[in-house]
Amino acid sequence: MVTIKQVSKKAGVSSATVSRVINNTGTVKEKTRELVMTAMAELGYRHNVVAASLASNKTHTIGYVVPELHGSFFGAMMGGTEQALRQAKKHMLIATGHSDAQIEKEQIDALLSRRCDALILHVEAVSDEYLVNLVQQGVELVVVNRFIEEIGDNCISLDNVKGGYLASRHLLDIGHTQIAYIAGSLLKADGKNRLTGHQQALADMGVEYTDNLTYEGNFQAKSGTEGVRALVARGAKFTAVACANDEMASGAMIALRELGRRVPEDVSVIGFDNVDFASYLSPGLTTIDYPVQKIGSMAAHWVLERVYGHTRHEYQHILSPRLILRGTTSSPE
Amino acid sequence: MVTIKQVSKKAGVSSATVSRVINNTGTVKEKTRELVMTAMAELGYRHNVVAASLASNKTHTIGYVVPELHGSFFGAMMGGTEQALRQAKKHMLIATGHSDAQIEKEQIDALLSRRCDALILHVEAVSDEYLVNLVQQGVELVVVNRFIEEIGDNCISLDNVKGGYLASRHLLDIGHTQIAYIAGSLLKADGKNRLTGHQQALADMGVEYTDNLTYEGNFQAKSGTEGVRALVARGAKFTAVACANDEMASGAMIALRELGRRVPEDVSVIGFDNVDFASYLSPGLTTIDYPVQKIGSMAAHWVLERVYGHTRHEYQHILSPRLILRGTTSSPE
DNA sequence: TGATTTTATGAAAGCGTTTACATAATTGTG
DNA sequence: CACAATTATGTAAACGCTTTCATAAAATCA
Repeated sequence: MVTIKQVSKKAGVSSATVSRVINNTGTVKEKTRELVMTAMAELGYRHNVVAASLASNKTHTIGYVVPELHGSFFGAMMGGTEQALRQAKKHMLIATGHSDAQIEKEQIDALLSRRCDALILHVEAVSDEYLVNLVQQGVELVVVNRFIEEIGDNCISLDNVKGGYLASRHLLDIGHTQIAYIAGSLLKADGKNRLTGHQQALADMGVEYTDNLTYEGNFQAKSGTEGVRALVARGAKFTAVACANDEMASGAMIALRELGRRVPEDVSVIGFDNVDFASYLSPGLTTIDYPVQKIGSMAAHWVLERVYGHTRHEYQHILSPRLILRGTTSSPE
Repeated sequence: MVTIKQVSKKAGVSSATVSRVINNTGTVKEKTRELVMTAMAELGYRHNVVAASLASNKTHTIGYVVPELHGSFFGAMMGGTEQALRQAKKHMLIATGHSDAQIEKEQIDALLSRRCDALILHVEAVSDEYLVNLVQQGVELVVVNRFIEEIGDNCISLDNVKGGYLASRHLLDIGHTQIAYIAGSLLKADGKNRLTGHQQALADMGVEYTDNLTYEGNFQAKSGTEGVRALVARGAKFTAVACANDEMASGAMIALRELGRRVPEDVSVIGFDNVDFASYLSPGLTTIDYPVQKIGSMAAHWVLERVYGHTRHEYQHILSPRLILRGTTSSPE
């Protein structure tokens, strides 16, 4: 590998000057710059970012922890981030936490050892306290899809309560009163908050909430199918079913069809997230939009502004979900 | 930041010894190891991987280039890779090439500048020659989802011709002879090869191929919808439609429904890829499985074996697709 | 033109590790 | 117990940059 030193020799300048032209720092005469450039080209020089990082104490790398890589949710989020970071020539070092506190910590640790300039974390198992602690230790990090009061400034999240509210409110508005709810895991904040929103909507419209109409799933399609079956089996009567995500909604639709109930004529269905396949279902799934790509890009902007001192970027800390009307909801007969 | 030097002082040993315990190299007495360990713990030492990388000329980082991050395809692939790499404590530096030769090259360059130990590339725009060249320069890389003869050893791909064949052969086997084909972009190798497979199947079964029954889409759902509309508009008669991917198949199903044609009673539909939402559609989409996660993990094993000298890992260079039977295909009436 | 400011360059000290190589301590052998 | 073999540790030179500080060259000014 050819080094800056060899280039400097060939160009007849010092290595400091070569460094200056590489980084566009300091001042260097146009003529010298050209000298250096041709020397680099002729020798096939490739900048060694590792050495540069050590010397400058900046890696231009963002550590990214997500629970999983498969599925379309995190890809969309990271895509949003990547787009914003690419222009700034930053890179992403990606790790998965598998919703396991132990693994999440190890990954955060590993990314810190690699001297990432900042971290973007979607972590689910690690405690609030742990994250607060990191921030207090001076670790530059932004927590996405999770809100922690003490470090609210470092969080970018969706108002899940509002989303849950919007979904059920829509069903109520078009006339449903018997609304089944297939919740996500109630151990997760999203799952809990979306259910809370559902309950608030019912309360607002004077409809009594009953556990009998609620089923706790696990965010996977299959649990949507099971949820509908279980609800029917326990004799629950409903004209609509709200689901805590699109996967479960799609699972629910499958079960409803099996039972000979048409969507939306007999039963309305609403999902949550607006993942890309929601529009491929037929009828297209009415759902709540989770602006996940936007969250990803805001996380990037947060980092760009706070860590790299780029000119003020815009970002909000709590985003609003909105209703996406498609074909799976209609007024009850 | 506390350094190895400070630890060594506190533990009363040399920094070489500290390095040894960190890396588990050389020999160090159990007692000394403990001394060092406690010193590290007390000082809150965090290993500086950047410095280590510079000194050892190994970054334990794999550069990964994919066209995009959104959608479920690349997430699944990277997930396969990540799983295999995590155990080996390697990390992934991710970049997107956007199917643009210029960008792809820049990204490859950037990853090389960061001294990635190896690259995993899903690149679409850059020429075969360019990649062959990199390999000849000694760059450790594996090309996924693309086959280049000269560097076949560095490629892991799917037999797309066979996949296209399997799909149409299935339709033929159950009695269809009027089979429309919605191709992916024919500028891309996958698109071309899958169509070739389709044509081979027809030939094998003595059915004549006609351009009139073929529509060139772009792998996006909408082009599936447009494809069906265009075929019908040009008066094509068909009892089945084979699509070059699942998105287009889902789009095709939407168009068919609009036209009042039932799936599969009136028209059978088959997709390609077996992306995760294929099973959420109803009826479930019959398709060709693209073992994308497996490809991701094989790429990881290739790297582990070839670059890090881990004990022999298994991987094949050309994987076989297989038929996934669900509900969108049936014999014509 | 000489003094002064500004611009351009170089020398050299890090940055925090790893890793030959040398040496010291320990263990084993006859 | 002396000597060899083995095991454990230390010394110090890289690794390839960045960056401060000093100095030289060029530009500006009076």
